[in-house]
Amino acid sequence: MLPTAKKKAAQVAVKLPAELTQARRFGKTRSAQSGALLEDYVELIDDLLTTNGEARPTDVARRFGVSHATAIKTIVRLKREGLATGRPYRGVFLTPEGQKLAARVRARHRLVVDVLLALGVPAEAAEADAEGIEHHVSEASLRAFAQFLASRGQS
Amino acid sequence: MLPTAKKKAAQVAVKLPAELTQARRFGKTRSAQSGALLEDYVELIDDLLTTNGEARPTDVARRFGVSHATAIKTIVRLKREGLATGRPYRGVFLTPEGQKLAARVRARHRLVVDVLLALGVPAEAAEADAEGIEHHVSEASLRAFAQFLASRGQS
DNA sequence: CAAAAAGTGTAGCTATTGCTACATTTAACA
DNA sequence: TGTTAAATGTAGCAATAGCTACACTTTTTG
Repeated sequence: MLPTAKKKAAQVAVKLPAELTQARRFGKTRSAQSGALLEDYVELIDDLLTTNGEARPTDVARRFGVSHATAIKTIVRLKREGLATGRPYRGVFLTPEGQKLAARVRARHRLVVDVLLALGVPAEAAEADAEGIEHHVSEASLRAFAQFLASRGQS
Repeated sequence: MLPTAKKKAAQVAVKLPAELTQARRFGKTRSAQSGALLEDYVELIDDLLTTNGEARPTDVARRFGVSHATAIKTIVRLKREGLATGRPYRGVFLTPEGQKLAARVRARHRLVVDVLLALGVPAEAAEADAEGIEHHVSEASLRAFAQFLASRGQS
């Protein structure tokens, strides 16, 4: 144990609730990381399919700035989780579940960007920051964002 | 190559700028992940030092909901990066650099929470979401947030 | 003051997400 | 059409961040 603070500090009163709350938040934030990557991939694949009619691992890799091997590995995981399909050398497609996720992610992304813009964040920074922020916004916050934009739009 | 879309889709015009921009954003978001953990640790250690007069690995572990071994491993990394100090079995302390980082992180956290509250996000969700959001907010956004709060406070 | 409890540290495992290097398949074109 | 170039896929390596299990200090306490 630590001698410097002696036995006193060890007690620290009964702040268990605060600890548990923070621990829960922390764990949630950390575990959300893995899902964030899948969301980004699904969103981009959906975009590529809509824009180009096809989604190739190489395109995904280039857009994300990673090696093609990394992109393929993640796409394999997407397929394993039932979000994507496709046969070898034949491009990637989204399952219905993947398409639903893509739509949800896209709507959320737009909402976050719009809120940042409404707050006065420059367009370039708003887009960049939204990329990281969007994966950490709860449903409660999304509802508040939508309401804020609605009320502001009517003013 | 993909036969389905034939040679046409392979050209996809010259949208290099967009690709590069997204790639840069993506890479930045991903590499910021490692720093996020260090920021969280520094912030908590600073809090423990201020509140209890000491910061023990076990306390850090309990607050974050991880094993003590995990906490210690990260603290070792903190020391390796010059943010923390301390001798074995003698608790953790922050270097001047670590203290500066803690102050910056704390101010940013407060700003994000305040903005979320101003947007109408419930207090509980604001705190939880800020935990994940704060690591992805650029300086430009922080400035906009501060200005937004100032203008709103004067109304 | 000795035993028990608590805290600290180390070793070794897993999973994720990057990478490079190499092999294979498909498409483009001379 | 057959060669070359591009895309795709696979294997193996590294770092991060988590875990359990075990070993070792330090503090508490009987």
